[in-house]
This record gives sequence, C-alpha cells and structure tokens, in this order.
Amino acid sequence: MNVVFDALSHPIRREVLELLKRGGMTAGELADHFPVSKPTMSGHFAKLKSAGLILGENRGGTILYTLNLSVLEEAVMGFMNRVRTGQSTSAQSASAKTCPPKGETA
Amino acid sequence: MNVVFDALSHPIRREVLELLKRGGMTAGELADHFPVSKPTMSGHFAKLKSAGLILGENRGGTILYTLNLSVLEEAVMGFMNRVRTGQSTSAQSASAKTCPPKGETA
DNA sequence: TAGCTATTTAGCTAATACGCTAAACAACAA
DNA sequence: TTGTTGTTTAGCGTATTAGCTAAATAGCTA
Repeated sequence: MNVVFDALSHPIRREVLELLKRGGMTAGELADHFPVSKPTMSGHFAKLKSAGLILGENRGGTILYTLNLSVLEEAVMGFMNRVRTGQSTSAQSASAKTCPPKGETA
Repeated sequence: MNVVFDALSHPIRREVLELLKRGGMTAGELADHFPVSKPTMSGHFAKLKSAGLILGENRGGTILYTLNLSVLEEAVMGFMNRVRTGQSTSAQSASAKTCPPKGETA
C-alpha cells in the first residue's frame, strides 16, 4: 500500500502507467516520452517495479516493461473502499472486479 | 491531481481521510489518533486542505475538519479510468457513482 | 484584564527524493 | 577482439518533506 501510493506520487510515474495500458514498452521507448535523462527514468522504473506496479522482462539487450494492473487496483481501490464505507482493511475484493467496468459483460 | 496524489503519499494523511469518513472531527481529536506532535499534524492538515481533500470549518476555538470525498473520487477514479481504458482525462463520471458498492450495509 | 485551551506558525535538523553527468554492464554485430 | 546500442549504477548537488520544540495567535471564561 504504502509503497504503491509512494510510487504514484510522481507525475512521470503515473504517466508511465498510463502509457503501459496499451501494452508492453521498452525502457527506451518509455524514456523517449519524457524530458528527463534515461538514468532518471531508470530510477522511476525501479520504483514502479519495487512497488509491483510494473514487470520487467529481459529480452536480450532490451527490457520490456508491462503494467501489473492488479496490484494497482488492489491498493487504490482498497483504499477508496475504506474511505467510502470503512469496511475491511484488507481490500480483498478490490483486486479483480472493482466494479462492472462500463456496460461490460454485466 | 498532482496535489491530490501528493497528499495521498503519506500514510498518516490517508488515515486521516479514513477517520473522517464517519463525520467531522476536530484537529485535536484527529491528532490524538497519531503518535506525532500536533504541529506535525497541523502540517498534514494543511496539505490535505490545500489539495481540497478536507474542509476546515472554524467553530470558535476549535476547527472541524470534514472529508471532501468528491475531490478524492475525481482525482483517483479519474486516474484509474485512464490507466484502465485510456478514455477521458476528465474523470467526470467517476465523482459520484463509482460503482454499486458491494453487498455492503444491505 | 488574566488565564486557559486549541491550533498554527517559526525555525531548526535530518532524511528522502529528483535530477544530472560519467561510468559501468549486458547483449549483440562485425 | 572492437564497436554499438540499451540500460543501469555510482556519485553528487539541490529541493522537498517530515519531524521536533518553542512561541504566537484565536477564542473562550472568569
């Protein structure tokens, strides 16, 4: 929880997560989207990774980062549920099906 | 957005929001829940207030803080929607009815 | 007025975070 | 081997944050 919200506190890191919603991207591709140096971006990736928000798959020479949405859902939705209704502190129900996500499936 | 996620990055501030879900509390009552000094808590309140997450009503001598849930909803759910589907950046639909809230209460 | 309670402001220290450049490491190509 | 590309690590400077104590401010009561 703590580490997730910490990771979310920086706008670049939040934007990285948004970029990754479309699918995997390499560290270099991601870095090209931001006006900071690659070492700085590497630090952001490390923070996101250690929070469990992204996964890094080493593909010989390049690293493919992908979004780990379930960790984000569990932490954020768990907190929101707690603030809204004060129920469980464990957020167990929030991970997979936060809510029927639109007109989705139902 | 930025300022909201910044405010959410500290565990004490998140817990303050949770405490306030039941209704208003004075600065002193809130401070009594945490093992830090009152001036330190005052700083946390200031940050939450400037993010719009809480409102402070001055009641002669004491200050009643209340949760401003809609700001929290808009920022957090807006971000979640953006990460999930990449749609609007304004989160208009997220503020009021996030989802049918469990089997809770009922 | 003085005195009491509640809360914030001022001023400080220590820790953390963010950014940079330079260097190192890893994998591949020639 | 050397070179090239992609990425991270090391080291540093500065800004921000979190905590503290002490003092100031605001409102009440006597």
